[in-house]
Amino acid sequence: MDASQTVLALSALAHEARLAVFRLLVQAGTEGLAAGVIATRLEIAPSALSFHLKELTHAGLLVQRPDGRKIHYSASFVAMTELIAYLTDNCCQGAACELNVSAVDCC
Amino acid sequence: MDASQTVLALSALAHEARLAVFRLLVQAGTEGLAAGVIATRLEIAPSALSFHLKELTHAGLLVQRPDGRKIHYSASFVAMTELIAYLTDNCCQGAACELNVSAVDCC
DNA sequence: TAAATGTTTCATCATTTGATGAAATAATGA
DNA sequence: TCATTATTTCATCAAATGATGAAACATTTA
Repeated sequence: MDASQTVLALSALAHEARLAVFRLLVQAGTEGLAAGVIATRLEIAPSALSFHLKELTHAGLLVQRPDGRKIHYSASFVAMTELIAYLTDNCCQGAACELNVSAVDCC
Repeated sequence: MDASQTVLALSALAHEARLAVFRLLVQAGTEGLAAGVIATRLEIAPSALSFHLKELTHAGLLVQRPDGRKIHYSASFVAMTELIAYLTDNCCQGAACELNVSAVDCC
């Protein structure tokens, strides 16, 4: 994960609706949810949601999976972990620091 | 940490210069660095840096400490930890998930 | 007190971002 | 095939963001 990729991911998350979508999908786990389900749960207009899903996907935070005429989206736990690792990289130059990034590994 | 506070923090970090400042300060530890030192290290114009430091501070990610005519900035490790916790909250609904947010506790 | 140093504020301007609703696209089922 | 469902694309417009350099402000040193 480099700086510009991280900025892309942070920009994607730095929006109320997109943050809600991401968190919903983090909680939904690897199965993910169809776009329509996300739209209903979060009360977001379809075109707006599509725009936000594209942003998050483009940033590498979500992955798509076709399912009939539905499209399932799920959180990329690898991207989430890498983002956290980039933010906390070499914290305090490793000195007297209990940060344990390697423990952040999900599903 | 609520949604709008998190969006504020993510927005603050979602900029190449500010992300570099934050990471530099995360690595610098609790001592922090004077604004001028940050400007020199990252080659950012003073007025631009001041703007970015204000953004990060307003978002709660940095704390200021006056030191003569200098101002030292340091990363808020509490804010960093809370941000990560918010992003990873209830990951996979806790099922079969090795995520250990409580381990993210620095300095 | 005057000069130097460190940082912030301000005004201007260009660019990016996001909401909206209508229309288009794609896949399924009658 | 035709209608229905699920999602995306598009055009328009308003608002937010960020770069820049000059000026202002505050603190220390001579």
